[in-house]
Amino acid sequence: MFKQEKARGKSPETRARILGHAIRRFREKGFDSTTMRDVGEAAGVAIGAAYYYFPSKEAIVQAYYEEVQSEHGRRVAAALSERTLDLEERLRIAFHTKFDILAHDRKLLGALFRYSGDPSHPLSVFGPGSGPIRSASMNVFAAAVGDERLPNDIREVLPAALWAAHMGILLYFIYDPSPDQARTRKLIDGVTRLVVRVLGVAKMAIMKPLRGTLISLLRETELFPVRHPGAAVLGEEQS
Amino acid sequence: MFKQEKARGKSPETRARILGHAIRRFREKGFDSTTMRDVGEAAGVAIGAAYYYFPSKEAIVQAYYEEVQSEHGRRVAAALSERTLDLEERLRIAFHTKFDILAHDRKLLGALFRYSGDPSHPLSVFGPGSGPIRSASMNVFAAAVGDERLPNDIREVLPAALWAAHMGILLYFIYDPSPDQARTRKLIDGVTRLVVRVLGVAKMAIMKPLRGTLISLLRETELFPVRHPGAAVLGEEQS
DNA sequence: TCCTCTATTTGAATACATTCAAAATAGCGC
DNA sequence: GCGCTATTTTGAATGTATTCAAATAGAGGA
Repeated sequence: MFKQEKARGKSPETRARILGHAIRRFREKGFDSTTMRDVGEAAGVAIGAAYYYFPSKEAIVQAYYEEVQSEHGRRVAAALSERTLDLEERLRIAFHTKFDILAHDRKLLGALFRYSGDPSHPLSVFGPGSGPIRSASMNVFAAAVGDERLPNDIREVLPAALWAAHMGILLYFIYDPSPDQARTRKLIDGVTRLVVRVLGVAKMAIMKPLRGTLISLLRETELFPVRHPGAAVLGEEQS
Repeated sequence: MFKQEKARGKSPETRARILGHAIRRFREKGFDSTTMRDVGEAAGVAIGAAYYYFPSKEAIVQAYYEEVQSEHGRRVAAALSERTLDLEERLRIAFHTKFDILAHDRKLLGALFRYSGDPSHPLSVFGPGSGPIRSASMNVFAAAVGDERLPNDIREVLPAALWAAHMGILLYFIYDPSPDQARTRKLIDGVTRLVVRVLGVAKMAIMKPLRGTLISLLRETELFPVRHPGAAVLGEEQS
């Protein structure tokens, strides 16, 4: 249906085996110190096989990150459906679950940013190549916002803003030397509290003009989020 | 005086020649398509010489960026001393001059972000290795803020916040496909206008608590800027 | 069973960044 | 000029990601 070249035929088992062993190795020895030869050996295939399934070493980390993202979608959906929570709680869940999943993989994540400065690279975090995963992530945040009563303009940009905030927190997380990344957790709590309070202020009628300035700026610069509300949350891969 | 291992003896001319030819080649052929062999040939030295002066290919771009940064410092200082301007104008100058300097080097800049996800890499934009250049950049923004009447807490964080904003704009710039990056210019104008207006709101006494929350969050997460107000603006390299 | 076509797998070959031991050069005291 | 030391320059060697042409396996069809 969609021309996703990603989901080619290929053998899902072999792919999964390579992915699994590669990630294990990356965790143990670090991304750079693990060679593709290592990966191949660990998975019991030749180097070429790894390249048959993944276009590059970084693409393996990207694939792992896609799994993380789909797990994120599932967990947030589950948590939200469990009981009724206020906005701040929902946002805290959306942020914290992401980092629960990533808790032991800070070292891996660096590879995700390797091409962040290269718009044309398929693995560039901000480039078109990552559009689907970005949309999926924004949709998770949109789910967390739910039908909270908000001015329309705010509602429209909020998921993208939260996605951006979460990227910033991800970067902070990678650099966070505190035990168990406790500071990242504080940052999350602080950011959610601030977001909710700023929203409280921004909602007020007096703020309409300022909001208008912001929104029109976002439009002019095409930073206005191009989302795909219908798109799956990435990961419900059934037949 | 300072244990800057960077400024070793070495021959400044050769270094400059290598740097110059390398950057020219990067501009012409792109960073990735230019090999170190190319660079050596262009500068008329052996490969090894390039490595004698620069620890890696990316380090050459970093060196170029340091020159950009010092030029930025000079231009902003000059513009500010010329005549009295209001805050918004000063900020516009601080941002615009940076991108005036970088106008034709979008392609190069990608290399700067290559290690942004690796805290331990000496070239990581956010890591300790880039501390000096980051401080220099913040000092430029501090100069642009000047002695504008502002609450102390805001004054303290503002340069770092502006630096962060400028990094975001830099990323936008790299991805900006509009002719002459006109959109980046719009973004700059919009951001400065917003910053000034938000500062106007934030200054008000009612906002004190919200500001307090923000500042204490920044402190708890050690995001509170560690600046070096005394440090040079990088680039006044006299004897 | 054999043939054909496609999907997978192989590992040698390639290209490049980076390292390093050795050679050349430049100062400098005499 | 001469020897000595530190600086600079050299390019072959190394290690690794990635490519690719060829080999193999598997799935139908006869």
